[in-house]
Amino acid sequence: MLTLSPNRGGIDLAATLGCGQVFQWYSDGAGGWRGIVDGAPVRARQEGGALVCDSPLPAGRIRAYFRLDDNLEAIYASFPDDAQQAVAAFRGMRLVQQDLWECLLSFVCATNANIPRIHKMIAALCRRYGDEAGEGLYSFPTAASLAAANEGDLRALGLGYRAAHLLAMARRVDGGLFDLSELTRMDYASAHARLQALPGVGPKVADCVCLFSLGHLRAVPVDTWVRRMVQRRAPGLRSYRAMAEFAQAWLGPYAGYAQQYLFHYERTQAGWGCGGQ
DNA sequence: GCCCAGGTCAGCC
DNA sequence: GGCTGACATGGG
Repeated sequence: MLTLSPNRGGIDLAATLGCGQVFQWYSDGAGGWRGIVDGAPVRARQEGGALVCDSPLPAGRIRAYFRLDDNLEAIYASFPDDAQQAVAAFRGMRLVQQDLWECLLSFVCATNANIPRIHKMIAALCRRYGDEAGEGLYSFPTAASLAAANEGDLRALGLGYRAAHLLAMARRVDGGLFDLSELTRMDYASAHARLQALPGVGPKVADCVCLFSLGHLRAVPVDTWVRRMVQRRAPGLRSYRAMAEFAQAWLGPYAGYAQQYLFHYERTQAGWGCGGQ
């Protein structure tokens, strides 16, 4: 059992795991969560300001996954005033640093789907192509296991048009035609551009991977929720690039962090205006 | 039934 | 470069 103390700002585990950045964690309804990191089962709960984990993984790996070394108080201080209401609602919510391959496929699945449906698609994918990891959990499928599938099987899981993208991506990665590891050595702009060479990956999915896996904390995925927030403040903007750049200027150096608070607040609190404008 | 969803793509201009 | 409609399917 590991007891981990976060850097300033504490942790809100329910918000962290339920805010739509990661899709394979399950709540027991009593504050406990179970999920998989690096293929290993993890049980997690918060006790006061600390994170308590039961897992075979070393503490350092858990700290990195939950970004426990981020100084949330310093990050909050960089946000504009109109993000503070969302901060107050989810103080302690942390971005996670999730596996690159899992993140990539998850957000390709997420295109034009709502969050409950994304959970279902990914659960089905893991059950069918992942490995049993104990406690009823299945690991995220490897590129090799997906590359051996066929499109009909994937469509049968309810993936729709996403099936072809996942299959093509798995075959390119498994066949060595696309090197995921090089992304981790790139700066934000290079990684964002390179990711879009993959089928089913446009600027929004690329930004999700940059933010939730590669740690580029100023990346702002402009989805339908973020677009509405941006256009409320800058009605003339149309292109993805323009809206993302506006959001980065508006939200500051940790724009991706701020974006996640606003996104979660907009979706769950039916908030309208977020304290500003 | 309807509209919408953490969009992307091909086919146009 | 920007705009439009198709894409599969389920949630609310």
